[in-house]
Amino acid sequence: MSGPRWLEENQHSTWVNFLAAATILNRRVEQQLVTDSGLSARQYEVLVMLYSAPGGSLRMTDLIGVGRTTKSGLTYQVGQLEKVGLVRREACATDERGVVATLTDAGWDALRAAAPGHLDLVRELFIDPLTDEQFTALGSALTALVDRLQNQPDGE
Amino acid sequence: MSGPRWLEENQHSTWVNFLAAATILNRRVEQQLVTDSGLSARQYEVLVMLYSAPGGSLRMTDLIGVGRTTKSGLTYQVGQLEKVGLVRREACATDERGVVATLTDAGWDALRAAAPGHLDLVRELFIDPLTDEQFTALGSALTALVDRLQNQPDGE
DNA sequence: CAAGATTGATTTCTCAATCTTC
DNA sequence: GAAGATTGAGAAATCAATCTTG
Repeated sequence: MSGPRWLEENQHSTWVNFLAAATILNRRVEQQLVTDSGLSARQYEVLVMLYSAPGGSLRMTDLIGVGRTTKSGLTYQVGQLEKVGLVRREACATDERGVVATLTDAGWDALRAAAPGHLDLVRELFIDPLTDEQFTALGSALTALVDRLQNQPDGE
Repeated sequence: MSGPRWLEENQHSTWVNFLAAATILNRRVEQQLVTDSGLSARQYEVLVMLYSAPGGSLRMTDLIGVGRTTKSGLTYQVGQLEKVGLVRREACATDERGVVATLTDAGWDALRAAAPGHLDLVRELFIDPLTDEQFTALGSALTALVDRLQNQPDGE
């Protein structure tokens, strides 16, 4: 009569809370960005990555980053950004196969305009609710998780 | 010359890691479920909620739960589950407006078949990579976040 | 009129397939 | 043949609008 080996109660609630927190935070952040600056969260993330890169330029492959998006997802989003003039796409000089995305002046302006409201919300919903100890511990746990997820992409 | 007030370095990396961990975990879990049992993650969650409810039944409103899905998203997913016979929808006895979803025998079987592989993956990717201390701390941080997100749905 | 639930239009994500260059 | 990037088909999420009953 013993079905599957379910999770222990605290394991289950932690997992459920993780999924819930991630979903709700993603939704709230998305809403705020779209409403206040017309950018989606993914687009904002692309702009930030370009802003942080030397020369405001990055290969598509490098823009994929930490797993927030896939190759085709990125192609789509950069396409959207290019359509509204926030990003420029050019062939890569050293590798004819590659494409380099570059932040335009308008993209720079859009990022600068969007950042304050976005960062306020992140502080309000993600940073301020936690004590310093909680935040630090969360950081360490997330580092361990991301390491695991990146280094053993598949089963074992 | 001072642009927006950016996050501190550790705040930024924690936020980015949170988004990355959530996205990757969601994707990996989704893939495993779809491949091995033909269920999406959202569908699996619905089945678990029904399984945990007395009589295997829940009002649509109650099935929404902790913010993982919205009203119309749920309608869609329960529709899919009903189409393949894992869930049954009936009018609510006490409130003619309401709809009650019930786990069918086939739904029960599908959940029992899908659970072991799913739970193994959750253990592998979310529980085992963390020390007990990390996991406990993560749980406490997530509880604080979810409380915040649920109790102050909007600005203030 | 408010609450419960569904529908429709639009947007975005995912996956497999493709094309080009290394 | 493998890597970099795009495309197209299909699934699924969002929001506003609608319909029905309390």
